[in-house]
Amino acid sequence: MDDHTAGGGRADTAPDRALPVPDRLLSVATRLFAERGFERTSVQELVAAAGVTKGAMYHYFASKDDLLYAVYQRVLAMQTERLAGFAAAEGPIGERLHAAAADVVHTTVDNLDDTRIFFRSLHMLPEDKLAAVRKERRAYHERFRGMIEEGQRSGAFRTDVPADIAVTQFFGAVHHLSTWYRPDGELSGAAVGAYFADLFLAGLRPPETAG
Amino acid sequence: MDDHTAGGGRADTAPDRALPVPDRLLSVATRLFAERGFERTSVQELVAAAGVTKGAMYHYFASKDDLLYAVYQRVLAMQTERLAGFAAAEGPIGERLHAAAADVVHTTVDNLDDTRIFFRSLHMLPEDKLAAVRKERRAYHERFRGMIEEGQRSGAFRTDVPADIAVTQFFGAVHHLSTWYRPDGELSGAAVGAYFADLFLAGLRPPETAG
Amino acid sequence: MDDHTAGGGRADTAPDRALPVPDRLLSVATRLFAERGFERTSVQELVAAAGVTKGAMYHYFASKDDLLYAVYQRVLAMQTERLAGFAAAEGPIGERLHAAAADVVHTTVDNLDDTRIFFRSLHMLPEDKLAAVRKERRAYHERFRGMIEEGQRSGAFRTDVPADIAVTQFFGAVHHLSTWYRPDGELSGAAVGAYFADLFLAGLRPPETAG
Amino acid sequence: MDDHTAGGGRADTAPDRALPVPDRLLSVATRLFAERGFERTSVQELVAAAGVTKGAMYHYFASKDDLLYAVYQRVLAMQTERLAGFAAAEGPIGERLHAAAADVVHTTVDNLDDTRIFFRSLHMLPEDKLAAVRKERRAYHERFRGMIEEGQRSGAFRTDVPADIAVTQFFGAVHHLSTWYRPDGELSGAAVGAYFADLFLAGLRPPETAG
DNA sequence: TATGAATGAGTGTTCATTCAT
DNA sequence: AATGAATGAACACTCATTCAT
Repeated sequence: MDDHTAGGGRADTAPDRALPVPDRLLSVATRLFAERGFERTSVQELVAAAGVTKGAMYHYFASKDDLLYAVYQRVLAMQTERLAGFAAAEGPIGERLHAAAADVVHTTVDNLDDTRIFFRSLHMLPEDKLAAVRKERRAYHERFRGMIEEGQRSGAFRTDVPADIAVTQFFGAVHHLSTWYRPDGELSGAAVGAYFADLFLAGLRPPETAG
Repeated sequence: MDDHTAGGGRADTAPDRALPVPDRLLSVATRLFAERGFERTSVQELVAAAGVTKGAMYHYFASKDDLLYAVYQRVLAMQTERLAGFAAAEGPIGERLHAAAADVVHTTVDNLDDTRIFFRSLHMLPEDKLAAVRKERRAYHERFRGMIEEGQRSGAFRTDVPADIAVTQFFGAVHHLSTWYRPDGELSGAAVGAYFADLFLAGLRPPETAG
Repeated sequence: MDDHTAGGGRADTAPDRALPVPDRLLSVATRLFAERGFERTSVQELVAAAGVTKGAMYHYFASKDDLLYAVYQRVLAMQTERLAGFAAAEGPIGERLHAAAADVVHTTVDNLDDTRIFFRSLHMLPEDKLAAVRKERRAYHERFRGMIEEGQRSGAFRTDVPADIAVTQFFGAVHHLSTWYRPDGELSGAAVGAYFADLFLAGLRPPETAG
Repeated sequence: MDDHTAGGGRADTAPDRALPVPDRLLSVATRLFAERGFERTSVQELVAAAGVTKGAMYHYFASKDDLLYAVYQRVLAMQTERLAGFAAAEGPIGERLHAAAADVVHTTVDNLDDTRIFFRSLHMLPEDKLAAVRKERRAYHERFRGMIEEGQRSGAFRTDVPADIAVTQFFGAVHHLSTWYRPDGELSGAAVGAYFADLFLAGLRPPETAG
């Protein structure tokens, strides 16, 4: 009845009818949660936009929360996989960290919806799922921190600032991207990635290089 | 039904009964919105915790949204005022920016509730109020950017990264504080502020100082 | 705050500020009750439109119901007085009834707001006030019926239809005026009055005149 | 809270539990709206009297307004159908109009609740639904007017009063029935119908028949 | 005569979820 | 694998009225 397709714009991306029902739901949920927020999106709107019935949704997902959780898992898996690549690569740590940093910005910008949901709706997850997401997130950050510590041990990075702080600062900036970055603006994701990585790496240079 | 004994979370901080009703509501709202999120806080809980009736709340605030907006205005006013101080101070731009950066971290950490609400619930504001908040926020960022540009003109800061990007990156990290900083942890607000400012300023050093 | 003056049009008839407060309230109430209906008009809107405070209203009227009742009383008094004039006049009963019938249509059309309220909101009155209004209304109808009976006795009107039925039928049509008559239409109140009176009187002619 | 035992008014006519939910709601709504008025009937009372839950009601009707609208549609359909019969019948126009007029009175008296709601609560409908009802109502009146014009053309009825006015006057009286007719009084619906039709038709006789 | 803060019961409506089929 | 009628608790908000001043 109510066809709330309107709203934030975006080319009426009706999900591919050929896609399996769970994927269709996941993709529609990602879009709607990002556009309207998790709590402003009703299950009714969701299933209508996905072209399935409520019953079908509850067949695949235990709850609306569960759908949100599934969205998170998809994002986390993707990010973790990419980072693993940079961590395991060859080359000077400075270059590898720069590449990893630029890449996380780039892929974040390519999946702004996911990020938007991530930081806006994380607190809507039930305690247990929240813990699971946080755990995986922490693992991701630790991998990143490991690279910084590697550079600190090798003398490439400053040691007067804890690696933790640097990681936190950097990801804070990354997460914040979804609140200001506009895909139709003049800055490409790669450009922002380069700038961010430059600033980040420059911040990590040992202070004595300035003397 | 209207249960006037507060109920929930944090050292049962019943707001000072002597405080005027609007202030009481504002302070309770800040706490509850931060604890449970805006959407998860019902008007009923709110007024119960503040020890007033719904009618009283709607006498002073037009809606639940309006209460959220009032919380925002209070934060924005405070932040804007502090920044103005640093911008107008004397001394080398590098030192003034370092001080301003450290201060914004420090005061953010001292008002984590506000920040948490800010970035979690901004999207729940109605369009018009959202625009007003964004406008004021932008003015704040521009003032900060002005300091960076001043340093770029004087040669103190690198010019190969836009001031905009630097501002955005820094505030991204600041906003993110509310998701990880714990007041009862080992890092003081001042310490985090110092680290953040160090990293930030180091990131802004002209690249040639490295050569 | 909310200045609902808009709505049904009508030249923003702000009531004369020089008028005594009770009259101002009465006149504003008549307009708003007719425009939006009794229950859709809040006391807040009412006092705002009248330019007084709630306290002032409750000083003069015991309740919102009471205000409605006062509106009724004003109308009833006016109608009763006019009818008395026609009943007591000289001349053939047919002519006097025709004049009275045309007049009630005319004055109804001149006070459409009152009529609209009368039939739309009568059921919102509390039992006791409702009874009072009905009683006065009945007295009015009986006076009208008296004129018909006078004509029946004198042989001017048919006797095969009860006078009651004729009165009821006629006033039904009169009350209904407020649902279709438009002051800016092509029919004047006097014209409608003449037509209605013609039909009414013709209906009352003794059937044998047709033979 | 959700109290499934009905509560109030009239020989506790609990609606047939076997009836489908929408019909049950419609029938209960008709009764309650007529008894207490639309505004004075809360959705809570309504569903309690119908023995269903609020959720069930909102499953079938979009709003309380929508329920009122559904009541209207049912009445309008019934009336329109009956009138069509008389308009299409054989015989002198005077007799057919008399029969139609008597019948509309009779069926109105048989469905007083519907009529009461019709004229008391029409103004509570939202603009768009109001327009739909008015449109159908107008069509009904025009059909009736068509019969009068037919008689005017054939010389059976007077032509010095517009057919429109006659229709309006007659239906005004019909609508008014719900405010005074009592089913337990001494007048049967058929009797009132006959009287009304007599008066109405007599009023339409050409004036020269009086000479 | 008038104010306006405060009351508190009540309103229509929403919505995630269940379950017989 | 999927339907859709039904649930029931919760929600934001309204409003006539009171009362200390």
